[in-house]
Amino acid sequence: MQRFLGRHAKRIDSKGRVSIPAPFRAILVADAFEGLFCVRSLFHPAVDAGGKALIDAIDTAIGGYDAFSPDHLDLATTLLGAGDTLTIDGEGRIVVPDWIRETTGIGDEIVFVGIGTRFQIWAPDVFTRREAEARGRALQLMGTRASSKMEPAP
Amino acid sequence: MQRFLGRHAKRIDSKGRVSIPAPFRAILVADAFEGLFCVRSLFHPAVDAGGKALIDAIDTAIGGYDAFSPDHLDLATTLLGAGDTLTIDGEGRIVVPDWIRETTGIGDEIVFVGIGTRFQIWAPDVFTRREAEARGRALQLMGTRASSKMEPAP
DNA sequence: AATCATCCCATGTTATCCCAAGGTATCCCG
DNA sequence: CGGGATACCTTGGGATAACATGGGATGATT
Repeated sequence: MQRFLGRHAKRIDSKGRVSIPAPFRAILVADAFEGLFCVRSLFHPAVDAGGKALIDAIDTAIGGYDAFSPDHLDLATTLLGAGDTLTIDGEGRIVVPDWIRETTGIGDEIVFVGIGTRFQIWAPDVFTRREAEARGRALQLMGTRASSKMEPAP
Repeated sequence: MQRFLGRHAKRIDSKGRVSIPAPFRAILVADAFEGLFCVRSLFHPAVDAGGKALIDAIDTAIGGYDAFSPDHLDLATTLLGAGDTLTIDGEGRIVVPDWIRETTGIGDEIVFVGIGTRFQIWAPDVFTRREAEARGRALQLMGTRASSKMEPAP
């Protein structure tokens, strides 16, 4: 299975459009999924986006509960109620809706970050801070004692 | 399969009419279901609405009980008997009946929230509070806690 | 007869589609 | 290894269609 990888910064035009990075787009069409599924990220001021794989993950999370149970409602409200399917135009662009601008703080610049089965959408400055935090936590999780003073050569 | 998702705020006109969001309408017609089935939501001051998929979900929820048992009667009375099928006019609008206004507190503004097989109808301010609650509970259900205090830039 | 609900038409706004062109990376060939 | 041509990616603007919304006319109901 193909994975979303890397980071891509783009500009949003005057009509609110931005092109999805070509590598990401290639994965979406391979999934045979029209459009781009987006949902507010659970832990950060960002948006999770993807295709069929992302929807399947949400279905799995929700499917374990009875349709009229409180737990089902909480999950569906958070994962589906805060979601959206954006249409992709002939040039591979989406229009960034207002709710994405509000939850992420995106103005006219945007960053796409691949995280494997899906990718995230961030405001550039917010992501810069997030990246530093993620790196610090990743180091802890990997159990590395930052062994040494290895620095790039000056 | 298509699902109801996303959040759509609309205004109710002086005659009590409001247009069903176009994405939701498209799903209803794909269902080959005329009209909009509505029923008071079980746990919240909201209304559950949908087409054939909603009725099927209710059937499934009820189906686990013997057809003549008291439990079955209670559920059927609450989920089917209390329901109302609203007619949709040529422009895709419904007329919001009084019982919906009374149970939800809706005045002249309304929010449609997609939750998969059905969608909910809320008064905007009530839903704002509900959404925060649902998100908190969803985070617990997903077994994690929000680590970061990062907020979008102003 | 009056009220309410449904249907029909009209309009402003928004979003979607379509066409066109500049820039950039890639590939091929010398 | 270097230069050039090609194809893809990205960006821009204008035309078109869909949507949401408002008001008026018709017919049923009480």
